[in-house]
Amino acid sequence: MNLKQLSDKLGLSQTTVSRALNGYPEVSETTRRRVQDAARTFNYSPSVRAKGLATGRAFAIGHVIPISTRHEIVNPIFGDFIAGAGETYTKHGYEMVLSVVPDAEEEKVYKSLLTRHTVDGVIVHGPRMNDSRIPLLAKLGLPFAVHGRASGCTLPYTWLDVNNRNAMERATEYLIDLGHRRIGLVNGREDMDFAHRRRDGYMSALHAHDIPLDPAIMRSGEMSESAGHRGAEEMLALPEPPTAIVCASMISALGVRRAIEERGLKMGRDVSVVTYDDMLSYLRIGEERPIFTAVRSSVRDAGRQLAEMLLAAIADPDARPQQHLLEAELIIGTSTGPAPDKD
Amino acid sequence: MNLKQLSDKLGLSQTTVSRALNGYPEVSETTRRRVQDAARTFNYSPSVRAKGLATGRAFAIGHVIPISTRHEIVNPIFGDFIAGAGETYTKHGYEMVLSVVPDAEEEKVYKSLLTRHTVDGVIVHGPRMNDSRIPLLAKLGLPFAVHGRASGCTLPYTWLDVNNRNAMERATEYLIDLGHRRIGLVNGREDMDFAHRRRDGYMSALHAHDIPLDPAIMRSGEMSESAGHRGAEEMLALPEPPTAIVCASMISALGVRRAIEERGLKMGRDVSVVTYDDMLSYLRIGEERPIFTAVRSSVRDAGRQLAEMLLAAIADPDARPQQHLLEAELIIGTSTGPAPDKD
DNA sequence: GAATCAGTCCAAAGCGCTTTGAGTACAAAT
DNA sequence: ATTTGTACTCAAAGCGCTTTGGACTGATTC
Repeated sequence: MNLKQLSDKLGLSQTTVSRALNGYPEVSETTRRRVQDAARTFNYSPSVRAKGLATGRAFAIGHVIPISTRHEIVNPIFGDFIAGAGETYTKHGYEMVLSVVPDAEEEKVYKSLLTRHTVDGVIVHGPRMNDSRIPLLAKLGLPFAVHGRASGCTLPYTWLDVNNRNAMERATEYLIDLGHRRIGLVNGREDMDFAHRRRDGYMSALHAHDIPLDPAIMRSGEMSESAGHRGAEEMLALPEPPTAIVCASMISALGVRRAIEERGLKMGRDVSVVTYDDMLSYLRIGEERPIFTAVRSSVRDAGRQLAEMLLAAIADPDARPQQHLLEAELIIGTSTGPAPDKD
Repeated sequence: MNLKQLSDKLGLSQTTVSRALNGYPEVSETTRRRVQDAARTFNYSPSVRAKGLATGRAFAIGHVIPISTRHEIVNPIFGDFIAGAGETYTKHGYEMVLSVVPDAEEEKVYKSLLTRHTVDGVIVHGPRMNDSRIPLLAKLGLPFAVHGRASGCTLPYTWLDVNNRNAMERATEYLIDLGHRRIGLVNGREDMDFAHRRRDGYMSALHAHDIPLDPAIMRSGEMSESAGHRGAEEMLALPEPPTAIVCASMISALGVRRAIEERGLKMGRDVSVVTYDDMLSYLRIGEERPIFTAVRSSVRDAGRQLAEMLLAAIADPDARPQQHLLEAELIIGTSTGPAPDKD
């Protein structure tokens, strides 16, 4: 059933039917009602392709998911982010188009999405320091919104980020207040902007309390369970191991915990752990009384909001780009305790 | 730059340019070369919308991601599956369209994807027992491929599944061979087909060795860390706790492990654990020497293959639907050991 | 009675591509 | 010299929608 058939059936022109369905005022309420009813009973809905061709819009948003070529890791937060963004798109009648791309080819994909008119805008995931995608997209004129920020980008753009620096500063400070002086860091890849900011927060807290930095207990890398494990394991094997560890993700924290326990130590007593927590649906650990002390912020909410911001930017291209900085919440769990006495 | 502009620039007709680019034989090699070069230098690529309208195809595959309305959980395997499928799509010039949908509305979404011509086919995720989506899609005539199977569906359809029954049977048998007789099960939601099959495998192994079933040590539910923890915790609190636990997912296994250790027990010595493992990229636990004894099969590979199967089905609608049954591999880790002596 | 004006509705152009059905040029075969 | 064949190329229709620029009512105003 297409528009022509429907309008024939109704004895109206295609114009009128189209207008009735799209809420234009030139159609009487009675006609509109009649058209809408008919559309429902004949199960008519316009072809997105044809609509897109006629309007020049795609009614779709692209998500380019980078896969780090070296580690082949899909960011685990991705599922939850998508779930949030998807809600927004559905609400506004948009589709979500996904491209999974080795990070080297990302720019090519953006260009192709634009020239092929597949999407009306894109969400940029995992911004890096001085991310080249941002000036590129701005130059291309493809509307975009960034999940995170890219330090070093001067031009204004739409983004939503958690205050990573602040979050990690508070996390670290909490440990310092508990008496810890030797605090390790298990961070994400530090070419990623968020990881850089998290490290900044960690360093700034140490600095404020005159605790010297020690590169021996600062790790960065892929946020996988095994990377977290390896990082913690190496630190704990040092002659002067940390009494506490700050961790950039829940997944790594699981590895950190494993390393602690493999040494026969107890998390929260011998070694304290604070982690950043994206509140992934399948990882809510210890729902009732949280295990991990964590700074948390829902990545799903972020998805919902950022999608909304992008749609707004598309609807009004001349508006000033919106920016949102979310504050993470510090939740006390059982993974932290006072620093053990020196022996 | 569109086709008309490009052909004007070349002094050729649109037909010729189109044919040259699409590999039709009616164009001389020299012309084709010339056209291709021009397309590259002018950065031309055809509008997917217009192409779709003209050909009646969308060059896109839909993935409908169900979100269980009660638990709001996004399946964690999802990211890796998508990564695999995405590779295939990119290779074949297809787009991936995602709809995140509360499971009650799934059927509506399939219909809408069809009538709006958004996709050429869909991947069905998370099939349930007697899943109504399969007959629905068959009736609608929308090509589809199922990740998993739906027991009770008689009509032939394209699917790719792991031999869940066999995998869990072997997992359970391995524990029995180690001398365990009291073996618990932490399963997924048993309205899900895969979970049903996994339980079957577990039961069949017990049955073959004349071990009675005990519902007190059989749990099912969402495959989250906390659900796994709760399940194991309750079992271990029983007067006659299990000496081993079979677990339907790595994420639950993490919870199971936590429950074991919270009781001051040691996994692999006091309580053995075998888990099903989807080989998620961020969860490869203990890369070197695996921690968990597991039956494993890569969900990413599954994505790659199933996408390939669906594209084949779309290319040749009359072909007999393909089916693939993958066998999982049993990997011995340190989470299992001989049954402890009775005291 | 002519002019104005909402209130409705329509025909047709156009979005950018594919594809049908022909047409042209030139070499080879009759 | 005419036919046949081969290698190219093209004009135009059509995919299903939106949207422009009228056109037709009947009521209101001058």
